[in-house]
Amino acid sequence: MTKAEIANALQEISTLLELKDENVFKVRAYANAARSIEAWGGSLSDLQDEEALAKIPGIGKAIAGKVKELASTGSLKYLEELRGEFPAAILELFSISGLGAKKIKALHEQLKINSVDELLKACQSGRVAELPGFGETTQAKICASIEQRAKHAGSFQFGQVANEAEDLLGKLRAHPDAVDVDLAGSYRRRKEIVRDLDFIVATKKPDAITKLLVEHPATESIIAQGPTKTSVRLRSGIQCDLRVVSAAEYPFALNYFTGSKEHNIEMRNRALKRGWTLNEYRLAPLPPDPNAKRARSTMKIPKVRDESDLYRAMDLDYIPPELRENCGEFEAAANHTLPKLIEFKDIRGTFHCHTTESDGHNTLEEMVAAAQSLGLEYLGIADHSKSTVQAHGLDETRLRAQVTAIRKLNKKLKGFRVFAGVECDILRDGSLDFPDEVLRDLDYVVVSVHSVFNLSEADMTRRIIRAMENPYVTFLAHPTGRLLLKREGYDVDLAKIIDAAAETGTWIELNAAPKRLDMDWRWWPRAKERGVKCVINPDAHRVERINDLRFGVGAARKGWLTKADVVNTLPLGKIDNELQRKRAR
DNA sequence: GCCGTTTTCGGCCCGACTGTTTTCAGTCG
Repeated sequence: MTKAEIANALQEISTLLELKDENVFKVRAYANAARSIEAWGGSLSDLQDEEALAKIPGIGKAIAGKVKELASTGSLKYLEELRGEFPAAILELFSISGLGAKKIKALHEQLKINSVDELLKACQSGRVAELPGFGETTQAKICASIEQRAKHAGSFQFGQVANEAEDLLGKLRAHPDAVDVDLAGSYRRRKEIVRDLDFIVATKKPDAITKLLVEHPATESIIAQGPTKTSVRLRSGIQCDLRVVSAAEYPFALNYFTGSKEHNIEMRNRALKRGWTLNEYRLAPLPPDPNAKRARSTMKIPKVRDESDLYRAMDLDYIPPELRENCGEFEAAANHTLPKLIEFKDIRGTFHCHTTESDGHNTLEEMVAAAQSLGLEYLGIADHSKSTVQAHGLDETRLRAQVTAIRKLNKKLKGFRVFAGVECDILRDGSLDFPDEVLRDLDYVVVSVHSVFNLSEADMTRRIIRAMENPYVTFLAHPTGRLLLKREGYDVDLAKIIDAAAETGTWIELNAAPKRLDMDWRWWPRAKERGVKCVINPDAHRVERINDLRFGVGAARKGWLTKADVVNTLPLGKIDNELQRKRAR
């Protein structure tokens, strides 16, 4: 049972309780706990430990017991009983926008609808419109929603929407009536998965801005349109929300809609403690409470021109959007110990790229030219090794030929260096695809798992640690093998992998490809604490994808990493030493 | 069900939009 599966189980409890019309705060408590587990950086074994569990915000006695049961036995009696009260397929109705617990309950009880298929049939025969609280419009919307659901999953990798998002952002910024424009929400927080795009615009002419969005060629349909809020569906399938506010409201709206929800709740609490109420428009004095025994003490409300002012008003340093997950940023901001996060311009080179020798689409020379044009000082080539047959992996002879070609190319380059490496397969038992005599002659060695994903967590962890113990292995690539929205990572105990990395002096990769972003940002604070170095690599298989490095930097920032934590921020003159460090131990 | 720098009881973020309603419930973020 993984952390994500435990979070899903808690979310399912919340949903089922909502269907049962349970107390809304109890419903919310389970949903909060689910998000809390998801965002939490500890390991699965900690979830069996009551003391560690109690430290997670939103987990109290009752839920801690259930999490422990899930983590140790893989199932939960309470959840099984809840499931028994409803048909299994009813949960899929929640994925239809416009339907919540109340409406689903009505459909279930009055029309015996238990699945999306049954719902579609009921809509087509007109029975849904006859229910009290429903009507022709609602029925038509449900039909459209079901079609929409079939077309788009509703979740997107950050990199899938980045270009469209930045393009729309540029268009809004260029509008003559737009005073301030930003893209808030999970996109601004650089979450690996985004479900919508939230644009905030300060303007005196809201209608003109709204018009730009609804008439933009990328807009496929309008979901809702009002004087301050408009929602549309873009052609790519992603939902896009626009909020138009005044210049004075802008910093509050930007902060509120950037979230996260958990971060906002803490911000509001901080405001309350100062006798203020915070919403998406302003900071205002709390209205007098007629039941209060004595008058509240109210501090004077400072002027807020931007987000920095807002954080200052709460006695906090400015919190970068990537850290706003309520994972310790408030404590750090209050104590002035927030890290100075890494920036894209800090990256000086990178170490995990492919060429046409294995499964890349560009030659060595083309990849080098692309890296140079990005302003990098060095590029590491790490093509696949022979066991990755499907990727045309290199055997010893071809690898040695590639090394020779790289050495030759280096003689022609000025102020730029190509490092010769390999992405060496970790075989089933943890041995490597090449013997030490071959690895020794390379500038560096990347190891990763590309086969036999179905080992037990203990076996997979042992397998990877054994590979990391090899003195010639420089770093571990994409530690879980996950493909976002497509494939779960294999079972591996990352806490143990991080400890092994610290012990052996092995770096861990932050694979910047938007489908991977692996190791996940939630684990980096732990790695950093143990002194494990991060290396950000695009795993580029064609020249354009070297630029994926920017997604990796976003994830690194989310993981609280600074320039000093990431080895490929070192200039060419210093990176050699770092590459030799483990071999010299 | 969770939580506490006034509280172990009594709160729990709150505003926009829509559709079905004649004043508001449901959904969403």
